[in-house]
Amino acid sequence: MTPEAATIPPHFIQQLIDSDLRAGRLGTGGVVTRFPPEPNGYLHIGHAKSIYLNFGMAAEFGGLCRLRFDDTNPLKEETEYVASIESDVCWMLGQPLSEPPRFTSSYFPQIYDYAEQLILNGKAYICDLSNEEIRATRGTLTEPGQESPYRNRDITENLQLFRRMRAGEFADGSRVLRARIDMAAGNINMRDPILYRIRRATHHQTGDTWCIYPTYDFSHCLADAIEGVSHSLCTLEFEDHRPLYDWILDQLGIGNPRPHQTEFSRLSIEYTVLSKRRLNLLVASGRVSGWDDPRMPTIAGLRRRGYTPEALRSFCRHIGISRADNHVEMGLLEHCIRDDLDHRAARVMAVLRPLKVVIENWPNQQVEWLTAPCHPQDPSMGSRQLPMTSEIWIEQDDFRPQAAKDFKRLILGGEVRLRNSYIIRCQEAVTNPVSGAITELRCTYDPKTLGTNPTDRKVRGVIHWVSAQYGRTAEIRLYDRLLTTPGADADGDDAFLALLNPDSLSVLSDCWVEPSLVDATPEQRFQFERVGFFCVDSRDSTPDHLVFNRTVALRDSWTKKDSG
RNA sequence: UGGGCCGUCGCCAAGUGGUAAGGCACCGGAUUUUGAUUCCGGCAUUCCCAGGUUCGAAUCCUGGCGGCCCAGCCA
Repeated sequence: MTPEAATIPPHFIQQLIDSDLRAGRLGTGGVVTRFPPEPNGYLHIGHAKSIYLNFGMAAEFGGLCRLRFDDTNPLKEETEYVASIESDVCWMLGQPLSEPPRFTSSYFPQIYDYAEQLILNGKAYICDLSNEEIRATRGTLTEPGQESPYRNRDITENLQLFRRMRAGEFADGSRVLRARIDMAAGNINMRDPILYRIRRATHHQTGDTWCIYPTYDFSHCLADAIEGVSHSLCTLEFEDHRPLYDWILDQLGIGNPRPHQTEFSRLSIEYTVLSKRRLNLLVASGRVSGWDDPRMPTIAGLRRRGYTPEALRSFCRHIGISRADNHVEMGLLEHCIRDDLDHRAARVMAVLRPLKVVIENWPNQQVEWLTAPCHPQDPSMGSRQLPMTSEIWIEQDDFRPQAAKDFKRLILGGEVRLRNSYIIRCQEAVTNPVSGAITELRCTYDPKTLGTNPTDRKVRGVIHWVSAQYGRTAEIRLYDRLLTTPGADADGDDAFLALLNPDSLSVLSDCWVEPSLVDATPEQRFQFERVGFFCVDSRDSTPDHLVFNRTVALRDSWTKKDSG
């Protein structure tokens, strides 16, 4: 954990682990946690919360946390996802895994043996009901279910049938192994839940070794037990599964110390969606360019957007761990990345929407190389050279023909400071005679104002600029929220897709950046002064065609004032 | 009128019977060649509501109200 963690009061899980440790309830293995994703999609920031918690608890209490792929459903899983998950976990943690990842599938032999043991104990039976029949006899939220006619098969028959299931003698879906618990239980998970199903699918890890696969409920608690997990941390929707988790371990005689499940609330963030199924829909429908589209709340997307692992960890620290709804505003995530990047991003200048400025009293063709610091508060970051020339680009928004309330940028007849350069005065605005649009500004500069302010007058504004002769063109991509509504509540896929913000991406292809940026490398992050934090796109940027992604805009107290 | 969980500032979140931490957001004001950063200051007489217990309650009890999860051979 970071030093500042000490200043944050411990959350309920830290308190729990601490008391388990003090009471000597953990056995020789100490604190063991696991992060157990299913490799059926990319990790998102909700997973980041879980990664930070699980690995964080192990680190804080001198224990161990493993990455374990919960790969019990070969129909939905792919090796592409196991690769992306491992890479995202390491990136976010900022270090390699302490040991290779594990797979629930590697425990299939033991899990199978446990199933036979359950059958032998009379606690599980083979049910021949169809999928539909099982659903129909499960009961409803308010009515109990009905017992399966196969519930009282004798142990020998159950064992034989189960072995034949494994041997591939029965068709997919024709039989299942069910726990024998209580069809009248208020908790539907306890109404003879399915433990094993027949599924002839090639598994990404075990190939065609198995044609029966254990369900989540049966395998998760056993994998935890096999690995010596002490604290099985998961989100609140699994709370109803805890009685089953404990029941299975009880029936199999797995005594203390043994794993205990503890739930915390899952993360949700306004104006985005944190459901693997829906993120998958966005990718599959082509609404985004991929799992790592910078608009995606995936770890890969945030990374490509320019987020740092440190910012993600800081965010996880800030949102806390509790059992109440963890519905967080975007503003907190943005705060975390600004806070981190402010310290480490080199400052440069870039003009997103250019307006030509001709400095009439600047010696034509002459260039003056000015020195500018890379970070105003951190001299150790060094400096770079800026070419000042007779023609420069400034931001369209930084000029208005007439003075307006509180507007402290350039106006006709007024003066403004060019960042890291001289003060200029606007003499004339050239307009297109047909459209009336301003096409160019004619200005003069004051040669006595480099590095010092005039004493006879006050110039309030400072604007950024790029030399027209030496600047480089660039494509800059601006991102906005993915959804138009704070929540992603929608009944069907179409309703959900209708919530998408049509302006979540805007591409500016006519931008100018200062020449020092030619050497920028993929993922390198900068602050474009007065604009925001940007990074070099890792996929599309080339030395001949620079592409920058806006990670986050700078805080802006002007736009609000101006429009309000 | 099935089971489980949760309700403390706009958002997150401490608090575990002794008189409401902190972060984000927001609002001032100072510094500033980024309308950024930084810095100072403000921001819950009140803890979903109503009763009760107590010298004392966000914390205990009772009863309401509101929200979330569960009827995949998904995880």
